[in-house]
Amino acid sequence: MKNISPKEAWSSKADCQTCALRDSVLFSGLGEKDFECIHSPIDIFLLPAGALLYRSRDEGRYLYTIRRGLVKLVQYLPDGSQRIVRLLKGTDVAGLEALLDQHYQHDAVLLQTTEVCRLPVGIIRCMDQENPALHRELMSRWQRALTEADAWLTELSTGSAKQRVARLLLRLVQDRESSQCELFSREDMGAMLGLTTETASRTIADFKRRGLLAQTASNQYFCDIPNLEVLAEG
Amino acid sequence: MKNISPKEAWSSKADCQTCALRDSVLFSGLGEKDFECIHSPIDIFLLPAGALLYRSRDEGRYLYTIRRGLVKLVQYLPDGSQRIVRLLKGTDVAGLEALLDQHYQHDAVLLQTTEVCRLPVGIIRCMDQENPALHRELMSRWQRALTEADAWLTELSTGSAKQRVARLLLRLVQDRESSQCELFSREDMGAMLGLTTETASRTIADFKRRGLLAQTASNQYFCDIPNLEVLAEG
DNA sequence: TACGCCGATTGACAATTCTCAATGCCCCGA
DNA sequence: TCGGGGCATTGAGAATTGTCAATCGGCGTA
Repeated sequence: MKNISPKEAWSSKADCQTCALRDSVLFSGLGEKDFECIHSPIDIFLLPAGALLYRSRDEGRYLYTIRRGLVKLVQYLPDGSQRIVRLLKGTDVAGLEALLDQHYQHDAVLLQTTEVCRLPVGIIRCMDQENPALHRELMSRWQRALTEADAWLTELSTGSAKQRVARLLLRLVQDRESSQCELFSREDMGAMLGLTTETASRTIADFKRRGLLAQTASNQYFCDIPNLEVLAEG
Repeated sequence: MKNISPKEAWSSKADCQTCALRDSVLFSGLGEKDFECIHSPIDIFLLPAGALLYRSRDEGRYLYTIRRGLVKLVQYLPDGSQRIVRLLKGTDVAGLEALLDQHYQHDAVLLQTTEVCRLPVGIIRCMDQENPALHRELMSRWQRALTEADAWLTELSTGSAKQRVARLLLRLVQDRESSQCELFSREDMGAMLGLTTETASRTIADFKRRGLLAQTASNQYFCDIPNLEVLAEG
């Protein structure tokens, strides 16, 4: 937890057994005795947008369960340019590589106010030794990350700028009740799509003019899904 | 195993306990009693370049250990264009998603003559229940695939065509004794780098003219690593 | 309220990449 | 030896995207 002054971050202790999210997160399949691995309380942090959850190459001591909010995983090229390789949202897990005694492979930066549980790797390893459900859950998390990475390669890194932006927008509104979504900064969009900030901006501005995107509130946009789909595939 | 006529493919039965590769593959940490999960012999296949190991959306019944050779994992976009998202080589594992009862997520196509062990998921699940070393090995495999996918996003899908091709070449010669490597078809290179076949061809031809690549034998090329590195980062 | 900062947008032009087409090259079978 | 067939290469022009710079607009602070 870096660059966060005490008055910006807020933390408390979690009781995993009574957690409201327990059924949708890592500990969903655990029984009472599995919780014996938890010798000290687990910290919950509430962090503001812009905060850094962990930094690339840092020693991986914790996994993080995202309770709510949005996190970007960023990698850098030698020339300093950055690429966002994945987004994590509520119920996702960040820092799985820590389980393998590895250093973190990305910068994990919050895009929104985000609440996380910080899980020491020792606890997860302890539980993992005894509990098949956790094994399965972990494998499932890894596979989910991999599926996501592959989708970014095929959908978000292939085709014209218009296609990529359209596919990104469609991803943002899918599995969501309405056709509303919140947009990222143009710089982040560029880093997700392998485009420059200017191209991302021009494309979004063009979509707005064509009515494919309509602003409904501060940074809230309505997406014309059918026409975006035509663009995405064309 | 599809599209392979008997006279092209060759198969035999494996004895995993005496396998020459055992220390570098999935079963490295297993003891004698773990092999009790193997009720019937495991098939080894020798398959020619172009063969299809499995197809996207097929039910995932097997994992494959690549003993030697090279496999591409391909995904398709609605418009029919293809993207290669990963390469697997000796000691890598293909089809991990089968462990989670999922369908395969890619076409797995052989780029070279390839020898594989075909492991029924039931066997792996059986062993996984009892053996912590296999758990760890599986997690490690997933993490390796994820690291690879992220690297493709950051290194091979970002920057100019010259940079991407240079980075691909550097990947091909790294962790290899000499600076020699075998090139892919221009179409495959394009599908790995998010470029058209023509752009891949032009870039490779340009590298040859500039002496960054020198043909030493049929499809064997010598890479001028230092200058490629300059190009890759520039 | 005025100022300054930061991000979004836009313009103009250069550079890159795509598209479509033609040509060259190599290997294999008739 | 002579034709294909498949892949690599090359050309020419269009389209897209990057680059560099200026402008705009909102928002918080002095």
